[in-house]
Amino acid sequence: MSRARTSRSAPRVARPATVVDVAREAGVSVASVSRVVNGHANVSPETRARVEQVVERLRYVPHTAARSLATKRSQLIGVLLPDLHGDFFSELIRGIDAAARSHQLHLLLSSSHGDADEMAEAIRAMHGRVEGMIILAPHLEAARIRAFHTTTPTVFVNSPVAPGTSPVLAIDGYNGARAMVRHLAARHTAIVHVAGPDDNFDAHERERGYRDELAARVRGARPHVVRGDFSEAAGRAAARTIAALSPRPTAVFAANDMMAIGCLSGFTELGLSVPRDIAVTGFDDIPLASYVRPALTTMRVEIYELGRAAVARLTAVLADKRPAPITSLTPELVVRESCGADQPSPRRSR
Amino acid sequence: MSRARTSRSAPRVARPATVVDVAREAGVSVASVSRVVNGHANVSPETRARVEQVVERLRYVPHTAARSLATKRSQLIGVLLPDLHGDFFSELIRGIDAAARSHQLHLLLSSSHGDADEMAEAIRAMHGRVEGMIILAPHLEAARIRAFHTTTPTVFVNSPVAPGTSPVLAIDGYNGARAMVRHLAARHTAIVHVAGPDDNFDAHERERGYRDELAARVRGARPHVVRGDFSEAAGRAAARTIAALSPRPTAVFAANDMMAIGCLSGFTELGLSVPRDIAVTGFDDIPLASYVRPALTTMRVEIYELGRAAVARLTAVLADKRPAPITSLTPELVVRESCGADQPSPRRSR
DNA sequence: CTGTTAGCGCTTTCAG
DNA sequence: CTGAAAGCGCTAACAG
Repeated sequence: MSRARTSRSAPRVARPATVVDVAREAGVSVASVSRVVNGHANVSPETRARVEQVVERLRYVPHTAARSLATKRSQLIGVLLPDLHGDFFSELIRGIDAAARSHQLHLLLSSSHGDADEMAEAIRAMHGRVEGMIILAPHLEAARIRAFHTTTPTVFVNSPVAPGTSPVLAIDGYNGARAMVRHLAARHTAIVHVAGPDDNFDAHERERGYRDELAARVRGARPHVVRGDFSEAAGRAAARTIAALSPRPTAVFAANDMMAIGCLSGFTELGLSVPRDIAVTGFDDIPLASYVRPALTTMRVEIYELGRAAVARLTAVLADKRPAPITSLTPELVVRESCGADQPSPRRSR
Repeated sequence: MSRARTSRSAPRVARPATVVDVAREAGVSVASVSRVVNGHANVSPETRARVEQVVERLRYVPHTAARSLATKRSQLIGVLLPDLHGDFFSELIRGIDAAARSHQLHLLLSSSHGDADEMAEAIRAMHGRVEGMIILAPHLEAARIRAFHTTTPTVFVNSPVAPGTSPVLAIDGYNGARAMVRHLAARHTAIVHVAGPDDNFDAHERERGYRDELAARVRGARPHVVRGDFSEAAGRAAARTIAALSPRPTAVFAANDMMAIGCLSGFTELGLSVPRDIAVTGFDDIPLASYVRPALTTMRVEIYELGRAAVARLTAVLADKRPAPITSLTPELVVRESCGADQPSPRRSR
């Protein structure tokens, strides 16, 4: 700060070296430099050595943007998420990152807090910069988005996109929910569902599964749905609502783990014991699910795998091997303590 | 799929429209198109309208890579992390994303599993594509990395970089650890430290704080350090080691929350009660810390804020307002149940 | 207000 | 094996 600059006049902010600089210094053409840098075979050992040495000395690093302009390949994929909060998204990103890395791809990450305009903005920002995109747009209105991804290959994850339009990868929330209700129905008849936001794709699927299975399993059962927003606070609020019901239901199936966890604390605060007084189950199997007490019974979604699969699909699309347009991952029931079943599984191993 | 193509011969795989296409269709020059697209003032209403219409019709989206090549601005910042696993990193990314968004910047995310070569690779991949970088390189060997970031402005977060070299932002692990030891020393004299990996910057700082404060507080105290790797499993292992000690220590200060949580389960499995038999504390205050039972006493690091601050620094650097080269964020003691202190704070609110 | 043109840095035919 | 030159798509002087 107070120390005077040591140098004279030479621009210290050394402009990064370019192919031209290297070519000049090495006394060769830019073509040769390019060949060396990209490891092409047709270069004489001497030329190669000379260039490599200059590259080293000038600390030359290829300018990625220029390269991708010339080659039309950027080694970049765009990832567009509605949110970055919580275990679900970090696991997803982890899976995507792992798969991308193994394909030599880098990630352009963007979150648009559920806002369609921000999404459009992000998609524009990605155009001409990424080779393909992975989009998670669970908002039902997201179909509008189609207008933008005209040219960039895209795979949608858990998004309400018309099948056939783009490849879609989804968690089978419908059948997952049915499986959970089936499990609960073995001991309960009064099962209430804490649903996710009304405009959310996953929320819809899970609620639909709940309703259908309940109708199929419990004769004369009347579905009861408390609306939430996937947050812990919503779960706690739902717990209060449910506890006040009479007759009080004996089981709660929340549309995601965070709400289930909210229910857990809500009921506990109200003096109810889970699972003795009331059973609680969730959906997703986020890491936290096995840490809370009682440990949460839930539907396990292999989120990390979902991320990997998304990248796999995208690379398939990019390679023009048109993959099956739609695929579902089936979640798996994980029985822990919160549902009062006999066979609690061990703490989740990883 | 089975439906025949409607069009004749025109290539349906519509090559994305370019400025040239738009200019031709609108009967104007590319310059005008550029002006309209970038919202410059000096364009006649008619021209503007005509161009906008064609843009719409051709679904023209500017090619970002080309633009950034021409303007030397990419609206992109690179984020290089050692890992993507766990609450710490997702919170950090969230903070970075939020701040970046407010500066109209997008994120190029890369993780290199602590491997210096992967890091170098990632940095190369970012060159010429990002305007600046945020690097988290807690590995002590990471100093080597300096060789690469010559030209791209960078801010380091919690990294062992020689001060003065680049802006560095850090959590004050040293004083945080001292504060924690001070807290424990009020009731304990036999305090053991479960340290992080030997080659890790944060691990070093925290251990150093532990040693210094212990020496200062507890006369004749002998520091006892069990080495871990920041994972839950390491914490559990440490618990076994510690439980076998005689005399058994009465307090454990783990270098991060995950290890502390591992200790919790470890001690519990061994039939020890926390905090009655032994106190356990952590560091970071990850979201999970308030969910485990007993809730974890820890040093709160505002991770999200750390992310925001990193971006703020970077933008300052980019704007050439050279910011103070080094800054620390001081963590704050959060007393919960696991240390057996009198005043448990309420569950963390967010 | 509008068009022409010269690059940005790199890759890639195409000749030699 | 090597070099010259033509772009990739866009922006930004610089004339009109």
